[in-house]
Amino acid sequence: MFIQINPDNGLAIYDQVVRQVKFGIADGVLRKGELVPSVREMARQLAINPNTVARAYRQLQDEKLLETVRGTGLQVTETAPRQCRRERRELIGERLGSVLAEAAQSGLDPGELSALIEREMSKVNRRRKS
Amino acid sequence: MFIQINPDNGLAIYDQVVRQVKFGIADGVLRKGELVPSVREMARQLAINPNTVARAYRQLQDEKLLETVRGTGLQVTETAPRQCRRERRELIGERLGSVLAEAAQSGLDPGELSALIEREMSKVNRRRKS
Amino acid sequence: MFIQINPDNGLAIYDQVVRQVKFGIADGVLRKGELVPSVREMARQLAINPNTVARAYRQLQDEKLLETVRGTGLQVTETAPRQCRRERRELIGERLGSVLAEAAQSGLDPGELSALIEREMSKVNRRRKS
Amino acid sequence: MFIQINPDNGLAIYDQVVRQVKFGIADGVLRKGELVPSVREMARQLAINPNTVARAYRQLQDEKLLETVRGTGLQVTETAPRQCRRERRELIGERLGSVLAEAAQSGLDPGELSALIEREMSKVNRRRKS
DNA sequence: GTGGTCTAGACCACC
DNA sequence: GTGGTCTAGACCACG
Repeated sequence: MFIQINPDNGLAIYDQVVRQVKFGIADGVLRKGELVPSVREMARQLAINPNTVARAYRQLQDEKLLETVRGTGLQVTETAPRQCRRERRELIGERLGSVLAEAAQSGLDPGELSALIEREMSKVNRRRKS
Repeated sequence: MFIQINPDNGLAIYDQVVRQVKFGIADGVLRKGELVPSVREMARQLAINPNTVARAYRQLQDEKLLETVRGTGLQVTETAPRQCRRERRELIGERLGSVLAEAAQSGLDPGELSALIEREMSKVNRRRKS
Repeated sequence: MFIQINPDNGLAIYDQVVRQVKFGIADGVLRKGELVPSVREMARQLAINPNTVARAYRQLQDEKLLETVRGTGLQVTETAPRQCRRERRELIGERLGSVLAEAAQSGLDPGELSALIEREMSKVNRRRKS
Repeated sequence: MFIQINPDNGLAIYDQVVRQVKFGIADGVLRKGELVPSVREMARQLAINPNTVARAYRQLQDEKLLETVRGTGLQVTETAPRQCRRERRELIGERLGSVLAEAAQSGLDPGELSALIEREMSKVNRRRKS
């Protein structure tokens, strides 16, 4: 499964699902025309409530990134990949900007901030390899 | 006023106040023994409800960063500055780590991520100078 | 309901709720993993405002005695019972010490004090049986 | 000075002053016709605000335990000693009852409660001798 | 004036 | 249904 839920990162669970489905599409893990996992299957795998998954899927439909295939499931739309690649930068850029703004406003000096960024980057990379 | 509330950054308002008071102490804007702005004054300046400020201040008291001076106000404790400087790195590091983890997990390639960081940093710096 | 609010005993209502939930856990009325009554239910039964209950529960969470189960309620943590049994003695010992100190300082003679203790003990026991 | 303020015993400061003046009268430290310390003097000695002392004295006047002597100060009334001896038992009895009720309600077993009482009594006595 | 507490009632996210 | 947050407005104790 390409999605990981982190209950402590401040984002609502349904929003994490939305974002990560978008990321999956942007990344090519989910291709246009492909079916996303069913609400029940996704809920089971993430150990969250099916309603929460349903809500995320509903929002993705509203944004024309998923569409129903009668009696079969939800598939990635034709136009989704391009849109998701564009959105990925925006979504991450926004969060990044918000955090960096807080860091700057906190009086943390730029050198210390750079050190922090590097440290957290290497943490992430280490986790990634394993 | 050294505090700015941003209703859209996902953090609860009371939590933003908590964090920014900590940052103010870490940064030396608030020195030990100094009184923080009164609940009512802070609420007026931030245009939020006094109860929300009171809640933030209560939490800061629970963490022994503020203490009441009866009938006078709340003052920064003796030990607060050291603790706040330590915490500042942790608080920002956590949020940073969470965002970078999402970025990595999204499949965004490292070069593009670096570009994003630089872009957002320069945005923040521009805002800072003005 | 295992909780009784007494508006005239000098303790804030939220604090009475905190203490009595701790006592309930110490006493085994609330076991680890069990859900405490919902905020609204508790408020209804004690005829107090839900916010007051919420505040008490929040404090119990801060002390790691309760933890949220999303969308379900608050449950007693694994470690709560041991901690609550320890705290029970402390909480009562403190109040007892404070009253006895006042009694001693008042010049009441020890014999009269003993008589008072016995009288109040028997009052309590009588109330208890009924 | 026969009065000691304890900011942490849950009672308001003015109430502690009221109670302890009553205890002083009950105990004979203050005799009928004698002048109590002036508001300013008392405030200085207890390191509290004169308004707080004034408030306590006002309440004692309302209860006919103190009366003004024009241009001189406040003196203990004729009837105060008898009344204060009676009240002393009530005031202490009430607090004692409230604590014991809480102890009983907490599920603490009677043996453990007795042990606690004894421990706190001996603490008080030790402090008293020194 | 200060903080502390409580009530009433609202909206949100999640199950 | 659940808890979490926020607003509005009140009263009290204290300086």
